[in-house]
Amino acid sequence: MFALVDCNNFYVSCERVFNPRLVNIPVLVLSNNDGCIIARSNEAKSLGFKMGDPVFKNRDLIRKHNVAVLSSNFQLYGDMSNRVMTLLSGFSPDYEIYSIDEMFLGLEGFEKSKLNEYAKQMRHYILKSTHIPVSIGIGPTKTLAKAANFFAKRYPMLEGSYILQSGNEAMAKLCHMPVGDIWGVGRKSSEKLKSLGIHHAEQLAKSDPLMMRKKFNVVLAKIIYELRGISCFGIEEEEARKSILVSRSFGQKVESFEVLREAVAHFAANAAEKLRQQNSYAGGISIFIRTSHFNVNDAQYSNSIYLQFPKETDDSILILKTAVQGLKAIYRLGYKYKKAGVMLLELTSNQLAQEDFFIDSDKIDNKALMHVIDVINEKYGRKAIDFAICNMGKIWRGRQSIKSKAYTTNWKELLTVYAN
DNA sequence: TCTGGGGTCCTAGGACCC
DNA sequence: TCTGGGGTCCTAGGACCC
Repeated sequence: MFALVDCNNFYVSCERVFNPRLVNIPVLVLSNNDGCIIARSNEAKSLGFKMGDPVFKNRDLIRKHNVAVLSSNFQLYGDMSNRVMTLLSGFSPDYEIYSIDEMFLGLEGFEKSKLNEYAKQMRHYILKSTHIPVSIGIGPTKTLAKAANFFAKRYPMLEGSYILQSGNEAMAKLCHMPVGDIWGVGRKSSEKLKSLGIHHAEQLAKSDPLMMRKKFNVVLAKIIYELRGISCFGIEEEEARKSILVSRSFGQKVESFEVLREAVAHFAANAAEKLRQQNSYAGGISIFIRTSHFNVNDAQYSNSIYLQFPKETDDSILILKTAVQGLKAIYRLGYKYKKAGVMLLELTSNQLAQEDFFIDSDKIDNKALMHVIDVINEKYGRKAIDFAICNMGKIWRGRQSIKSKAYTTNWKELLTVYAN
């Protein structure tokens, strides 16, 4: 059996922990540039706010219902996520952090008759320890655990947890689940499935996996088996990322090369930092820039370039220089750029790096320097020391007009409580 | 005026090998 | 008129996840 533990409206719940005024009222959390809605409280959901919808299209609705609106605060969410995950990992040796707000637990060896009680205890414990409410779905496969979670979230009478056994009992429930809500069935497949007369999960579970594999792909065939209670996806070990992307939309349109260079250098430096954190080297880097495709009246331009490093590296200086070199190659004067990004690719473990016979790697890498930079930033806070080229004003930065504090990760921003 | 960011996996098709 | 058989690797693009 598997359990899927999922934090309810996670970003909103994090904000509520430190600001009780947000409880019981509609709350929205916005994307990076205060651009889109990326989290909604239940109250906001029932008012009709849609995930991913631009804020400016919802201004009237926000004003009308006096909705609380917040910029995203990923420092806070990341730290709260760590707390929840640490506690959850104490429940089973077999666990997988699936996303910032979800964890799969392997329940082998747990007494089946007590799973329900067990789920209730887990919910209570997480709520008490972190003030984050979670929902728990349990099933014989990951897909069924996800489906059980779908029901646990939707029906208040289930009190936040639900177990989906396989066989007839599960089938009876799955006919209430739209095919598009199944884990792994997205918009495209669900449209295609509907055109074939398959509208809910039970119908998909009863369809022929071999035929569906031909019509769609292996993944959908596996999903069918999983819905039938035959496990195809196991608990996965945490592995190093295979690529690292840092990208942002700008707060305003950028035309000058120098400003763009600063942004790209900044992204490259962040990516390099992440790279060293996971003990990897990168073989190459891709840089991209683009104008806003929403502004149909502006001239459109989008381009990217991939550059290989002379050898696998985790050196910020080399990575930064290469990023700027790439930018030079794709930059065109006369466009209003809205977004840029840097992607590190062909990542390998720094323990298994392949040296180049013809290159003296010490002349390329600044290992000692990188180490010192990382240590200083660890000790005195992120960006305590940084590259000059990344800090020339940062006018490309996006808006974060209504951001809560870093309550849990910055001594200067601890929660203040006033007593009457 | 204003439209997120960060990932993984699969497939088809092309290029290439003998 | 007729034009082999069997394979690998790489890439771009699509679909999906949160």
